Amino acid sequence: MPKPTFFNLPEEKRIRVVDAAIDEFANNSFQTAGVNRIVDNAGIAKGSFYQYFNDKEDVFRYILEVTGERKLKYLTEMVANLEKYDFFDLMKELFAGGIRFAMENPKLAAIGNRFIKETDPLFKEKILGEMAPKSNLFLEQMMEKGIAKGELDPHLDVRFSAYLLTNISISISEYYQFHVGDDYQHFLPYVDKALAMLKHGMKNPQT
Amino acid sequence: MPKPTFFNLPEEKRIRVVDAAIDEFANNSFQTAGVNRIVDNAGIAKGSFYQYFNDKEDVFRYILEVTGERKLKYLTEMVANLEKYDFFDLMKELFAGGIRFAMENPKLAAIGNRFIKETDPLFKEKILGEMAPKSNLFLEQMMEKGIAKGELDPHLDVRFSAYLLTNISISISEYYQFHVGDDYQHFLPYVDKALAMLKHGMKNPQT
Amino acid sequence: MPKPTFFNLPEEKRIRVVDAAIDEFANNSFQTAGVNRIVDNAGIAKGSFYQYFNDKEDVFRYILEVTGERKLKYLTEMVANLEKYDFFDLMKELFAGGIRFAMENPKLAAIGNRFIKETDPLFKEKILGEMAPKSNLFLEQMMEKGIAKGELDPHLDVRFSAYLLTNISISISEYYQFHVGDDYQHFLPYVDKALAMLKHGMKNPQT
Amino acid sequence: MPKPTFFNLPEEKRIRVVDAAIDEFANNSFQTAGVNRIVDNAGIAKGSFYQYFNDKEDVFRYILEVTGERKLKYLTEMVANLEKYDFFDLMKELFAGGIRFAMENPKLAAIGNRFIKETDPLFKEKILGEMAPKSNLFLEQMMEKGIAKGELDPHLDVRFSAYLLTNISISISEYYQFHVGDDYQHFLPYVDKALAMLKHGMKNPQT
DNA sequence: AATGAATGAGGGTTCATTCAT
DNA sequence: CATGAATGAACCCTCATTCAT
Repeated sequence: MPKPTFFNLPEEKRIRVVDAAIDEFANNSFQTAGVNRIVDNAGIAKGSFYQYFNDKEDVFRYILEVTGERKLKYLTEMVANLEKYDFFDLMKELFAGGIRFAMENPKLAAIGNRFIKETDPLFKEKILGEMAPKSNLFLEQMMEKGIAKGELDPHLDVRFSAYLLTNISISISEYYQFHVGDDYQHFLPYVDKALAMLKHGMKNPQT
Repeated sequence: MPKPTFFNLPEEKRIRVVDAAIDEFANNSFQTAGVNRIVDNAGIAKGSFYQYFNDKEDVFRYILEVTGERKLKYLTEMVANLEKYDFFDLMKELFAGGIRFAMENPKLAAIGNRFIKETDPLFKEKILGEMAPKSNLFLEQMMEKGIAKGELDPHLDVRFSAYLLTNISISISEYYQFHVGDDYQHFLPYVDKALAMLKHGMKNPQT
Repeated sequence: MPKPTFFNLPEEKRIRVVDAAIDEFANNSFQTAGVNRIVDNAGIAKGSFYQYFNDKEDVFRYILEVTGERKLKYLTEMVANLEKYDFFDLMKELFAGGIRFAMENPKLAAIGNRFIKETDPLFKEKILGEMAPKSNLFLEQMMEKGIAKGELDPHLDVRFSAYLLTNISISISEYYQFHVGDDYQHFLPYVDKALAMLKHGMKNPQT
Repeated sequence: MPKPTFFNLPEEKRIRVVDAAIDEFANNSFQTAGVNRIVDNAGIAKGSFYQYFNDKEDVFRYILEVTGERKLKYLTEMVANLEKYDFFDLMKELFAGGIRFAMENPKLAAIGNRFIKETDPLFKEKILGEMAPKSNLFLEQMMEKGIAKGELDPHLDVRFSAYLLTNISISISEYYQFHVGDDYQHFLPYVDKALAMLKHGMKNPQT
């Protein structure tokens, strides 16, 4: 947790620091990210950095938290009244929302996705600490509901499927980022395609 | 490309070097991998390393190549006569093969998967250089055939779907690695689940 | 010398500061002691510290002074009417008193002993400044009296012997601290042993 | 333990490094000693230092070892045939030898004495590791022999007395260093005084 | 008088790469 | 072709002190 000093900072400066950190972690893994670059870009003294944070891990965790909060806020505002949706519509909203979020916040998306894909489980656990990995839980609940409502195949393995959907969502969002570019409208069909595939399968319906 | 010196090495030594490098890149990202550990584990002198390779990038690229070749060989031997399979059976073989490969070659799998998930496109491009990303091409061809044979929905976006399938395959293989453990037999049902989902969709077939 | 500000402080706060400083210098050498820890434990602001003291040296000198005063007061109260004692009884009182003081004031004793053992003469001189090294003077006077009264060997080198006795006293007190533990009664025999050795020599009296 | 690299160094350079380290640790405690100053004075690159030693602790331990060995060699050569001496003559040789060693190797003596006086028992233990604290053991054995031969008072507490003698020896050697200066001849009487005190006691023999 | 953020030199350590032998 | 010592920039982090409020 950042030190109180950090939260007492004038907003303008605090934002400068946060932005510099986001920039750094968007372009680098935790290991290769550099405190030096952060302080240079934030325009603060090296010592000041350590008045705000305990260490590199501290900023990283904080930025990750900010990332998670912003994305969660973004998505929850989007799917305000969950009840209206059936599972696939919800999925579509979430996938599309994930992409739109990545489009509007490419750096945050990069940070989040990079961390989700992190392979070292010890590092992951150390960073996450108490931060709950909420996203999958939410998805699992949605799937349970979907099954209960008869929308989803009751034979689905919920845990496994939720895991897979999360990864698919990220894959889609990165496909967009690297292959399609900035045009969001142009990309929506891809979401539809992916969902159609997930919904109806890839099997030719004629047969 | 490794220097000629490397390929002139007595086989025993060359293998020692390759193994040490594989070990290192299996446990570390390119950035955090250390030349020191490689030379120590290979039992060669630091200077020798630079007689064989131009720099760290050079070994990494080479190891990546080796990884790709071995996996490709593994898979192609497995699905010797492609013609017999319909697309979903082929998919199943490939998914299961990917997992079995990861089980039998966990280090190579770790290296490959880590690199596929690499987010920095500049780094990726720099490393790949001329190395073609063959795997997706192969999948795309399979899908084209599947469509031609009427097995697959002709509305599928081939490029996009191939990309997605690759990612899904990796995700499954990693789910196996971290959640299920060493028992391959125990894991096959997950492959079936994933494929059923892709084949028939998640939609409840009753409705 | 602490600034006037320090002495104008409400007693409760001044004591908090002094205690925190004593704590820090009891557990650390001057060099490794940290102003941060002092202000934290005292519950004052970093800036306040520099309103009270010129620098780290300043607190240290002050704490050393306090230490000396308290020990001197302790010992002088103990040996209230010096005249009654012969030199060796006095010595015994002083040695035992030194140990009891160390037992009752382990932190102060640690600070004092550490400084006495300080090897850098420039540092020692810089710190001591005008503070006279009173303790040795007192001992020297006692020895002069002892010689005059015929209790001590007139061939003793007073300055040198006083120096040695001081060091021996500290050594004993530290032997107690690390080897014997908290039981003061249990330790008194060691004082007797040391004094017997100093009084009668180590030579076998039989010969 | 220094790395092999260090011992493979050309002698001239190795000595430069050792000398620079000795200089640094003679003038500073372990904590305040600086790797920077060592490498500057040795005229080597910062990185080279870490080719020779694992860390600061490593050099320190090594220098301490060198110190101990040299002093031991010095003393054992001096008291070649122990058997001839009675305990007090031996003591005299050892005290005088300690002083002469300190005179001829003031830096090594400073390092050794500083470490013996070190108060933090955890640090002491960490540094010493397997290095046995031989000196006291040797003294204790000498005292046992002295008692057996009837030279020493059989009531002496051997462990305690050995500890005390070691400290007294150091105290004397430091008294010499700071109060008497470089003239060894001029100082020998002090050794006699101290020993006479220890041998016959401080009590006036007339009474 | 009290505060606490700002500072920057310095701390120990790592590392890919070079180069003389 | 093998070797392993040499290098120095960069790494993360600490600290006594200053200064504006």
